[in-house]
Parts: sequence; C-alpha cells; structure tokens
Amino acid sequence: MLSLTCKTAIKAVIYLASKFESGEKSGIKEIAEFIDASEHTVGKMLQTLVKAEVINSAKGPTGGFFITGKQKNQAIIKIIDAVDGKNVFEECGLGLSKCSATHQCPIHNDYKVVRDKFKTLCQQKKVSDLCDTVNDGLAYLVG
Amino acid sequence: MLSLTCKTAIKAVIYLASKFESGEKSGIKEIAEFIDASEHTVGKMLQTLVKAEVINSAKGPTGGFFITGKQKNQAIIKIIDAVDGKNVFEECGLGLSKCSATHQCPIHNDYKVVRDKFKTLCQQKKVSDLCDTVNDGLAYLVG
DNA sequence: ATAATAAAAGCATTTAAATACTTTTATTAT
DNA sequence: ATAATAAAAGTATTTAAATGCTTTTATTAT
Ligand code: FES
Ligand code: FES
Repeated sequence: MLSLTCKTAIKAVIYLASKFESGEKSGIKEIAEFIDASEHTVGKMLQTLVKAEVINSAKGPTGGFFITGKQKNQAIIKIIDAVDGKNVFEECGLGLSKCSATHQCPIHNDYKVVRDKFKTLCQQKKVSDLCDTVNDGLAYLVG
Repeated sequence: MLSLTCKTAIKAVIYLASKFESGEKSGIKEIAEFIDASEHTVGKMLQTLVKAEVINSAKGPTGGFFITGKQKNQAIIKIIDAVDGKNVFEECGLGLSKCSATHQCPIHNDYKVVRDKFKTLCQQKKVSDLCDTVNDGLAYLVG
C-alpha cells in the first residue's frame, strides 16, 4: 500500500520529532544513519516533505531539518499525502482504474472496509504519538 | 499490498471459474483480452498458478486453462500465496525486516489489525463467491 | 505418421522505483 | 569579504517488476 520511500519518510519524521524538545536540527546523513536508510533517498524525500510543509529546513552551518510543535502534532497521513500522493486510499483492491460503488470489483465491499480502516489509522496517529512510543522504548524504528 | 500481477491472477481465476459450468478451456490470449491485461504477464502467471495447482492446463489443440469444482471452491488466498508468496500478510507496515510484537514498529498494534482483517477477507472469499457477483452483474473485472 | 495447436520455457526489453553522484545555492561563523 | 557548511537541485545508475519475443514441448485431430 505504502511505498518504501513513504515508510522511510514516516520514520524520518518520527526521528525529527524526537529532537524537538532539544531544538536540535538534524542533517541528512544523521537521519539516514539512524533509520538505516539510503542517504540519497532520505535527502530527496526530505525535500519533498519540506515543500509540503510537513517539516522545515535551514541551509548553511547550524542548518538542517527540524520540526515545529504544530507539525509534530500532525497526523501521519500528511506525510503519506506528500510522498505517495493523495490517491493511496482511493485505489481499487483488484487494480480497476477507479474504485467506485457503482462499477465495483468483486472484493470492493470488503476491501473498502479494510482500506478505510487503514486510512482512519493514518488520520488518527499523530507524529507525536508514534514518537512517544519510541522514546518510551515500546517501539523501534530499525531492526 | 498485492502486486499488480497478483491482482491480475485473481481476475484470471475468476474468469476461468465463470467457464466452469460449460467445461470450456480458455487460452492465454482469450483470458488476457477479457481481463484487459498483458498477454505475456498472464501467460507466465498462469504457469505459476498451474504449478501451485490453483488451476489446470492442457497442451495441444482443444487445450487451454481450466479450473475444477474443487479449485473453484478455494479461497483467493491460495492465489495470493502462489503469486506473491506466503509472506504478504506478515510484513511490517513501516518496513522493519520482521514484524513481531516483541520488537515492534510504532504502528504495529493498529497495523496488525488492518493487515489481519485483510488476510481474513482473503481466506474467506472463495473464487466461486467472487465469480457469482460477476455473473450476476453486480461486479466487474475491468473498467 | 503428420500437421496443427496451445502451453511451457527461456531470454530480452521496458518501465518505474530506488539509489547514487555531482553541482548549485543559501547561510552562518570567522 | 571569505571560507565552511549543509540543503537544494539536477542528472545518472541500479534494481526489480512488468512486459515482450522466440523457441521448445506436448497433445490432438487428421
Ligand atoms: S472497485 Fe475494487 S475496491 Fe472498490
Ligand atoms: S512491527 Fe511493524 S507492523 Fe508489526
């Protein structure tokens, strides 16, 4: 459902959120190393997130990527919309060009329920929620 | 979650199921045309399904692909297992190498629910169920 | 037996995602 | 002002999935 880059994006934003308290900015290399992802993929993806105002960046020395309190409070669907596009949760489970009740595929009714449940999850989970579980040692970003 | 080829496979098997009553066998070309997919992808994928005994084939004139009553009664997860592998429903939602409760990612608890729901759907829906909705004009394989 | 048919199999190409590299631009500390 | 730093941007390569093509093998009807 989500691209690899999108999953990486969610982990990167959680990492940035964990640096919010201290106010530290983080460089591409640091982020990529921590979440165990390709530096280049991370760099490009972070730019996308900056454009979508999901995170912020500053150039030059002492620069880097960072997140604001408001952004930390955003649901992770914002990250998904920015990286994979707004269409993720509207796609047909059997690959029809358009998911619709009036011209539905054979699994539409049941698939829609699952897909909507996933969408709701992404709408409800805030970056800060996920960050907390990591900070508390209840969840991990690598492994 | 499912590959494009896997979605194509489900549609192809539903098509074969619709030919069960008449006993007709279907050729690659005919199937590909009906479900609006690449002939070559369909050919290769059908071979995989034959090997996995999800469908059957016969060479030579009057040959083609067909399905037995028993196979028509199978759940679509058999198709998924054959084409995309048995691991589809065990994958971590954030891309960790292994999904496990003891070393979980930040969305594990909620994601697992959704993923399991989708798995249950694939275990419960039989080829014949989906075939019926198409035959009754309630659902479509293309469009 | 022979020819025709259709799947099986193997290899090649295309496409899109992911990853890698290089250059440019902005910012800050000196 | 200058040099150092780090993101931004653009281009190129790699990888895996999907698609395309060609040859082989098995089967059936004649
Ligand atoms: S039409 Fe296939 S999921 Fe809605
Ligand atoms: S660990 Fe990520 S879904 Fe289970």
